[in-house]
Amino acid sequence: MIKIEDVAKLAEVSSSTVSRALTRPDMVAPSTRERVIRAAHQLGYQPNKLARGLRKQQSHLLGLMVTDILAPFHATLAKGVQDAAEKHGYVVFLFNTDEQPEKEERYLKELQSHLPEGLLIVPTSKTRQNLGIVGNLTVIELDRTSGTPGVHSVLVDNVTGARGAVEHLIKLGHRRIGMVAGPHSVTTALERLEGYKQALLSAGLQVQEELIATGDHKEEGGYRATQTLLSLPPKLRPTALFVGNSEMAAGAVLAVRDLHLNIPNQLSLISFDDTRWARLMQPALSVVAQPAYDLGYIACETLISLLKRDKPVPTTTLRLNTELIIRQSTAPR
Amino acid sequence: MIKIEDVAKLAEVSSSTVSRALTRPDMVAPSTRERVIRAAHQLGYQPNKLARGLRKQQSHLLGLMVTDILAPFHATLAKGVQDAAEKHGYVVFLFNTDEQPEKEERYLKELQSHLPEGLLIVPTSKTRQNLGIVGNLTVIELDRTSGTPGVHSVLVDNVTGARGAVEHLIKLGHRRIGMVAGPHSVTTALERLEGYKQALLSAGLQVQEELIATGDHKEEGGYRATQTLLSLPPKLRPTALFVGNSEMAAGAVLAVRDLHLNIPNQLSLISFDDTRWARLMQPALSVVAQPAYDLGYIACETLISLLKRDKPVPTTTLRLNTELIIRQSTAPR
DNA sequence: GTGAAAGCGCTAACAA
DNA sequence: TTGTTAGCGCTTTCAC
Repeated sequence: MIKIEDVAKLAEVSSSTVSRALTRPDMVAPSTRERVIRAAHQLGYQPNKLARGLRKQQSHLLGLMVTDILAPFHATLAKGVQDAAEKHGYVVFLFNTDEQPEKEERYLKELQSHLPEGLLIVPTSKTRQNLGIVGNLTVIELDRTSGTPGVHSVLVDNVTGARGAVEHLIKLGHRRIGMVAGPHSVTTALERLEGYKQALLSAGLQVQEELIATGDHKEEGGYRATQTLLSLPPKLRPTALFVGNSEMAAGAVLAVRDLHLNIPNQLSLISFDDTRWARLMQPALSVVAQPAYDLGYIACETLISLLKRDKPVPTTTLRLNTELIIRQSTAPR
Repeated sequence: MIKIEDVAKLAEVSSSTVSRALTRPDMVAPSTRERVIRAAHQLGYQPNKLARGLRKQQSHLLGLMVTDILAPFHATLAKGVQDAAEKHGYVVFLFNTDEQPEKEERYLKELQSHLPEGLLIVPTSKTRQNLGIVGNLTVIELDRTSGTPGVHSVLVDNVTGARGAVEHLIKLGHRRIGMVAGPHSVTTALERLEGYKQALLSAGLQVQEELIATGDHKEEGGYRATQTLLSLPPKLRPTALFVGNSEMAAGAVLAVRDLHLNIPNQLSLISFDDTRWARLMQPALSVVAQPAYDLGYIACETLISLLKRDKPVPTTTLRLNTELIIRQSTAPR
């Protein structure tokens, strides 16, 4: 690897001049500057970021932890983060916690040892404890919150989104509306449940606990929860289902199929989170779409702007709006 | 951040002893070792990887470049890479080239400046040139090849996989079998096309150029290519379609729908690369499934084992087998 | 078995 | 405007 001294020799200046010419061009005479730049280019010089980071005590590195990189929502979000980071010359370390606090802990330690300047994280159930590892690093939570004080967050307006979905069902004439909810440990699941309840109550409908089944945000859990709800006696069985996320929606679709119910004639189905298959399946699934890319992009921009301030900024929470996309899986009662 | 000297003070030894105790335990007396370890633990010491990397001239860092992190195939592959890397104490920088050689170039420079020990890359069209940037870094190409000499690769047996898919169609009685092929610039596309041709020829069928349409490996391209093939006069129109990847398959499904053709009665459809929606759509799509996770995992293991040798190893190419999954989108003619 | 000292490549005082 | 020097935190000779 070619280093600053090699450039210095070729340009016939000292290494500090090279450093200056390359990083603070206005501190060096135009003629020398050009000579240095030419030399650097000629040698294909790439600054050693390890050395630079060690010296400046900053790495231009951001950490990103998601809970499931295989889910399109997270993959898209990660892309948003990376695009924003790149725009500002940051590089991002991507980790996949798989919802496992132990992995999160391990990865936070790993990340910490690379002197990151900031962290974007989709919290797990133990994030609040784990964040101790990274000291007073600037942290932004994405999608969900861990309740850690002093941590900024960029979220989706889950309550309003869920509420919109359920109001849509109510408008179609449905009265027994079931919900396949996510785990109580996840704030998004709670908020979506809250939106569901709000919609019912403000339409003068009762919240019936037997119409709410809890899954694990995975396909399998969605399948089981849906089966539970749909095996209620015909009179009590929901005529419409609101599913808390897309993974569970996949399970729900399979469960409905196994029960030989027709969507949307015998059952209306709507889910939180859009995916390609929701659009491709027949009938195409109505959904509450989340701005996944924007979420990542904006969160990253926010983080970087936070890093540029010298004073600590009061904790902020940003909520992005969802979009109700009505396709063919929801129909009048 | 707590450093080695702090630990040294607490353990009442020199910083070199701490370093040794932590990284080469057998070089210090058991009693001191324990004292040091206890002190390190007590202070929550995390080694500074920048300093370590600078000193040892190695970073325990691997680069991974994929062309589309949003595609499930790439996301899964990335997960395989990360899992394998983690097992060996490596950390991976993930970049998304979006098939753009300029991004690839930029990211390679960025990566290079962090002193990576190895690179896993899904090549773009200019990878052969771009690899110059990383000098004699150990490189493994994934999924496709760039033809760069001295570069190892872990690939999928595309020819056999494609051949199996088309033979399946032939066995069902199809004679006019179309192919929606990928761009000629991508080796996987070429190989799948080759498999298609082999299957036809060895069944005594002719390869008809008008039954081959080329897309861009994206949904839109798949849609158009499919439309082209299906708008042939009825007598010439294919009765079955083999699609080169899952993105284009999504487009194909939409095109078939827009033409109001019934799958599989009027048209059999099979595609390379499995996805969740292929499984969920109705009729479920028959596919050639790729071992994406294993591909990443094995490639990363291979890379790491390569790094452990001191002598250069002759270039290796590994081909993983695909699996033909027959669902409901293919039926007898 | 342990410590002192040098140095990885870079940047930032401080001098000139 | 430019060069000299010190030092970021770590590992590794080289002594003892």
